[in-house]
Amino acid sequence: MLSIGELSRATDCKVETIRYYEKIGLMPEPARSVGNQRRYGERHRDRLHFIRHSRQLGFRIDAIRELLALSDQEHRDCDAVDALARRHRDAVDDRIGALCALRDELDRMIEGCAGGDVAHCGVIEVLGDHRLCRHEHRLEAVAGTPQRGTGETGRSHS
Amino acid sequence: MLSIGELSRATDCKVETIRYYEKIGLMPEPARSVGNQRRYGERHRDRLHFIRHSRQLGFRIDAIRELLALSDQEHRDCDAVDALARRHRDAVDDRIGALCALRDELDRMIEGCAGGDVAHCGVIEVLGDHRLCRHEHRLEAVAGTPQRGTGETGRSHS
DNA sequence: TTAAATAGCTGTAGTCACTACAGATAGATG
DNA sequence: CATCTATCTGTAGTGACTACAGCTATTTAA
Repeated sequence: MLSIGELSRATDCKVETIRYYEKIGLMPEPARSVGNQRRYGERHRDRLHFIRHSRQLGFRIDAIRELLALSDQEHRDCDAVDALARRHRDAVDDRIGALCALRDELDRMIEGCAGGDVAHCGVIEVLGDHRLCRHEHRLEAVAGTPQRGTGETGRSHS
Repeated sequence: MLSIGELSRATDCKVETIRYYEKIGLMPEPARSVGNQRRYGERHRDRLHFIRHSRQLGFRIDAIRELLALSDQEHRDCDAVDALARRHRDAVDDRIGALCALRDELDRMIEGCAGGDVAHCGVIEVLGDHRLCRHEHRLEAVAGTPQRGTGETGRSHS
C-alpha cells in the first residue's frame, strides 16, 4: 500500500492534486490507515497515471471522466474513444492556427517599428488601432480546448 | 459623453468587463451623471481600444499595464516597449511549438489504434502509459498567452 | 523511551480574466 | 405617468489546480 506521498512520487503528481482529484470524484476514495491517512493500491496508481498522461496531452477533466468511463466498458467498440481523441486533436490544431496568425501579427507589429520615441513607436500605434492589422487575430475559445487570455480564429499550419 | 453601454458598443467590450477594468485600476474612474452613472470621454475610449486590442493579441493584463505606463512616457525611447512585444512574440512561438508536439503525439495515438474493443484500444493504451509516446509533450504555460483546456496550469514559463 | 523531523489531515482562499446574476435605481420613450 | 431598458453595486462562479494555516500521524535518531 502506498501513502499519498509515495503515490505522488510514483506518478509525478502533487499531493494536493491527488486530494483535489478525489474531491471532484475523479479518483475514488482510498482506504485509510488507523490514523486516517490515505492508503493506495495499484489500481489507484494506474488510474492516476492515466489521468496525468491525459492531462499532459491536454484533455480536460470532463473528457478524462468520459474516457475513464469508456475504458471501463471493455467490450464496447472504441469508436467513442477515438472520436473524442480526434475532436481534441482538431481543437489543438485550430488553436495552433490561431496562435500562428497571432504570432504573424506580432511579427508585423514589431518589424514595423522604426525605434525612437515612444510617441512614434509602431508597436504602441498598432496596439491602439486594430485597423493597422493585416488580419483577424482574435483568439476565441474552441470546442474542447478553451483557453484564457485570447481567442482564436486561424487555420492549422505550423 | 458616452454612457457605459455606448462605450461598450464603441469598443466591442462588454459592460461588465469595462467595470472590471475600472475595479482593477486598468481604466480610470470616469465622471458620473447626476444619477451616478458613468460618463466617458474620448480618452477613455482610446485607452479601452488599446487595452482590448492588446488582449486580442494575447498580452496579459500586467503587460498591458506596463505598456500603458510606457506609452505615457512619450519622450522615452521605445526599446522597452519593443522588448516587451518581442518577449510576448517569443512566448507565443514557444507555445506553438509545444502544441505542435502535442498534436503530433495525438495523431500518432489516433493512427495507432486499430479499432475494435475498448479493451484493445490503442488510444486508451497510450493514455495509460506515457512510455508509449515518442516525445515529450507536456504543456506548460507561456507568458502572455495563458489558456485553459490544453493542459497547462496557467503558470508562466518562457 | 522520547524527542524531533517529516508526512499527512481538513478546510479555505488565491490564481487569471472575466462572466453571470440579484436586487436596486436611473433615464428614455409612449 | 407607466413602462421599459440601461445602469448601479456587490457577490459568486469558471478550470484546474496551488498555497497556506493549524492540527495530527508516523518515522527515525538518540
